[in-house]
Amino acid sequence: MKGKATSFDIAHLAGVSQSTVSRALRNSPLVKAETIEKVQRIARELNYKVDKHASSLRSQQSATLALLLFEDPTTDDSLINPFFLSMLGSITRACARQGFDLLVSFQQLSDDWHADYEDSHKADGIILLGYGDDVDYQPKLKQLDQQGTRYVRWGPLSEGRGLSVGCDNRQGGQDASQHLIALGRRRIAFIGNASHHYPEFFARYQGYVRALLEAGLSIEPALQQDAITTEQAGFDAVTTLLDRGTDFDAIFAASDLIAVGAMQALQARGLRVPDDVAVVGFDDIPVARFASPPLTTVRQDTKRAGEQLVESLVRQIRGEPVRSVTIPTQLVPRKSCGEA
Amino acid sequence: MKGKATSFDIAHLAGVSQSTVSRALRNSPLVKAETIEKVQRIARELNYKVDKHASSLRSQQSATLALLLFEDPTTDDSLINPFFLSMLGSITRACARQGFDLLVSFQQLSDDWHADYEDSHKADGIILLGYGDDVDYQPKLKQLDQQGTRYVRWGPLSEGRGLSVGCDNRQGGQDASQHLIALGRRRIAFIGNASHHYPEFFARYQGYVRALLEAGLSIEPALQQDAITTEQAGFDAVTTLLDRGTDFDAIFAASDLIAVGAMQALQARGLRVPDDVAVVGFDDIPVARFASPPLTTVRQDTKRAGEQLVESLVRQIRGEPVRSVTIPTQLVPRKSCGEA
DNA sequence: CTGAAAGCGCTTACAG
DNA sequence: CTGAAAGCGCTTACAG
Repeated sequence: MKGKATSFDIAHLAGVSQSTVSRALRNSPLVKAETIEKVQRIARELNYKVDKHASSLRSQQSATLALLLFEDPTTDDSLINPFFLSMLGSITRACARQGFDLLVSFQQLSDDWHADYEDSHKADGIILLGYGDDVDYQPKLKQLDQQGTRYVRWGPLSEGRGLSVGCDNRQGGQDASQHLIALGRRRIAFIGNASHHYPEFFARYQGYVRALLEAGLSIEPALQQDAITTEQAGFDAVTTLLDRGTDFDAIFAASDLIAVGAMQALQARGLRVPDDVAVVGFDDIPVARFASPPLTTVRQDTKRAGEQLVESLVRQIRGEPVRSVTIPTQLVPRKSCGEA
Repeated sequence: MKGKATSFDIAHLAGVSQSTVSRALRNSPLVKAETIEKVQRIARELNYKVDKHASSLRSQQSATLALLLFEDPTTDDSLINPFFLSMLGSITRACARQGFDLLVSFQQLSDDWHADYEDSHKADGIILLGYGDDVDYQPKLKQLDQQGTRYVRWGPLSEGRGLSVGCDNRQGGQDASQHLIALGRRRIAFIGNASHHYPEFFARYQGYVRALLEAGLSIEPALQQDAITTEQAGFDAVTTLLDRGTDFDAIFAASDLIAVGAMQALQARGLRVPDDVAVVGFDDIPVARFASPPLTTVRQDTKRAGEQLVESLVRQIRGEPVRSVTIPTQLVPRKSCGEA
């Protein structure tokens, strides 16, 4: 047998038609059980695999999802938020389980990624995962909607924009802040962008605001300092706060990366965590547990999130009813707030 | 126009044949410049994209690479060594630059991944990236070789086994150990598996041995403690060493994950890093810089490595001459050894 | 339960 | 420089 075997080769060997081979390989109930068995045995012997392109071309579906990861600004060529990376594992596994392949691509938010994958039939649908200015993001989503592209996005609900899967950021932010308050902290800084440009961070900030107000504390603008989600930004933000002479006894960082950078900045200035300043992060990335001190944080369940993203997209592709989903978060107390 | 536009639609609008459209879209020198221009303009207007499956089926190449990531034993469903993840970024970018799509899949080393992607024409070649027992790995590689599958593997040269790209682990291990010796450390523990089951770790160990012997130090078996590449394994290994009463003033950990876990274990026992025990890791994963104290380590250039993996595989696919590549490492001194 | 036939949307010899 | 035609390897009505 030269070259790869085809369904015709199997048909010949099995003494049936190629149509029957095609049906048998997909366990069609139309085919007699013993025919299925014979065909599949021969296929196995020939190490035959259905040609992906031929079957996709004919059936007009590729059994492939595309994952678009983007991050703007990208601090470094290869630095991707570990939070997204940890979702990647869960997404690939969920895809495999559903019988889909996964195409992965990293992009700048600023790139022209909004077409291509579905138009060229490379993928049946797109998973969008990333961090960047929502004001730049929305027009791209709008274009996807207009094109009728099937996609699901990690992030908060966004009115009039397709399907999303996201965490309850507001509740998570409130839990984190209440935790600090319960431990007796009163001057709690929020490190992270708090505007509609970064809706997830903004929701966490809103949770923070709500917790403080409920505890009878006032909201001081001086205690909020912008930072994108990198260690460097966290380091810089805390340094700025300290240079400015702002007084605080706790930090709620909008992400673990920020928190890790923040702890570094505190320790570089000789401040002790948690004795002088307690720190809470958000995400529970793998580093959090091994930071020094181990970081109290708000866990986003990446396993469940990845599975949900894939499931929502696949259901959408199949034409089944779908709706956006919000996943609860969970506070994980560690030593950075003083727990044992 | 209902449904997606095809090359026939463009042909009709441009007043040329479909063959000419196909050529024009790929900038064939056979086609008159103005025809190319007209065809491409119309294609753009229609938001036309070449159907990936049709073109792949006809041309018998998919312009897609498959990345197989595996890790055994997998400690956690979603925990993947950040070192591999950071290569992922570089690999996707290199693929895009070369005009290839990238299919990503996570597998257990124990899974049956050794076929499928190329057989079903999903990918033109495979990039293998992972960590696991080499004794389990080799038979799979052998099978790939026998099938004539085009692949490239991250790791050391392996006689009679296809193409590889890897770091100079022995030299890296030697550099790390010499660094500790130069700082006056004399009782240096090696944490990591040091057998042919884990050739990369073993090469690092050999570098360690060489450095010690060159410095006139003896190799004490009690100073070597097995660990796979997880924080937990590093933590456990150091705990074992301490429980056993082994005396040491430095640790060379076979990976950063091990090193981070090791530092945790030391600090949990009240030992100071670097005062009591200096620590060097391997990889320079993002965490290393933000560990406490920041971790001295041997950097593997993941950007270059990813690019090289893609380039080697693409050249192999194109039938160009290729050979395995070894990339140099670089010592990155940080505070875990006492540097400023 | 099975087969003959059409056709998915391209690329690429072949002919001019 | 361009066109008519074949064919990549499947899936799926259609007919029996």
